[in-house]
Amino acid sequence: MERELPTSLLMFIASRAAADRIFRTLQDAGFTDVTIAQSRLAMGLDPGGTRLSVLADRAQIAKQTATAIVDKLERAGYVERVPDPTDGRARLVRMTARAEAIIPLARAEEARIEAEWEAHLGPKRMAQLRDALTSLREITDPYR
Amino acid sequence: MERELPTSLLMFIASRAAADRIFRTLQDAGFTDVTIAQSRLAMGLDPGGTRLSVLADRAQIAKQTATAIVDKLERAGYVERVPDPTDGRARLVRMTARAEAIIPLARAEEARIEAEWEAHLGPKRMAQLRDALTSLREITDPYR
DNA sequence: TAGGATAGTCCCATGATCGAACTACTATAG
DNA sequence: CTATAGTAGTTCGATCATGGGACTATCCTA
Repeated sequence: MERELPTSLLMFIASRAAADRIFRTLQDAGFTDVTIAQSRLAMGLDPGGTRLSVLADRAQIAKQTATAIVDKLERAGYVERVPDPTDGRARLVRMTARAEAIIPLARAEEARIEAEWEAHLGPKRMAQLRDALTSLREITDPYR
Repeated sequence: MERELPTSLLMFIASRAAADRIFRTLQDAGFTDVTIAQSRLAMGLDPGGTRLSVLADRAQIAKQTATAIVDKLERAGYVERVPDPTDGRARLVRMTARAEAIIPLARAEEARIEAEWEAHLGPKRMAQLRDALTSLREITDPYR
């Protein structure tokens, strides 16, 4: 018999499985130079570009770490840094075309995963799951 | 307005919040030398001791990584390596008393988190959440 | 306009991660 | 009962991730 696992660990197992699948999808599509931490930071990018400190906040990492990751993404041609016209100290991190080519791939795999989960749980339990998780976000998400 | 986040990301947010809290609890209790990766591996320990390769499988990391983490845990006095009587090649990684002192702390914080989540969601939605997550594990957990 | 706050970077130390190659031991085919 | 194939764990070496501390340039506010 299996012991009862904490709810948070159950979430970790599932979310990790999803992240791994998306990661492997990108690898298989030839984007072999992106890492999970890099994708995680890139997920925080807004269409018009985002400040590094905002990216760091969203990914919950230190500014120095964000700098290092953006460096690598920039060297690999996925993002570029442009001056922020509204603040001379700041720069905006923006996706390049190369990065934008990845988005649909990741979204498609994400959609496949959601579909598989819904097929496994049934539409009702899937809706309950999303509802509970969305509500939990109010007390667990440090950023909104 | 907030865009719809993928289910797996919602799980990531919540599970990360929980992991961070448990981690901080241990830090505050004076166990400042344990890292999250180390705790994650240690969570795979069985009472009687566990082989390194099993720990690696459970934490989903490579054997070499597990070796490195066990090295650090051993140096810090949290685990010890003893020969496996049933197989001359293998060794069992076992918790020391020092590590066992941590367990109740972590479990208590985990229980507090679960209680807060249940208070926020209500008992019914919490049960539905656990039910869905447990079921999902069947298709997302590579180890059972 | 001076002083404090903020954005980003650099240096540096440590941890995490894994491919490849290795040693010691086990298990199995003949 | 040996040869040999497989397994458990380790070591080496490289790269990424991470954050503390300190720094520069710029902004904001009293």
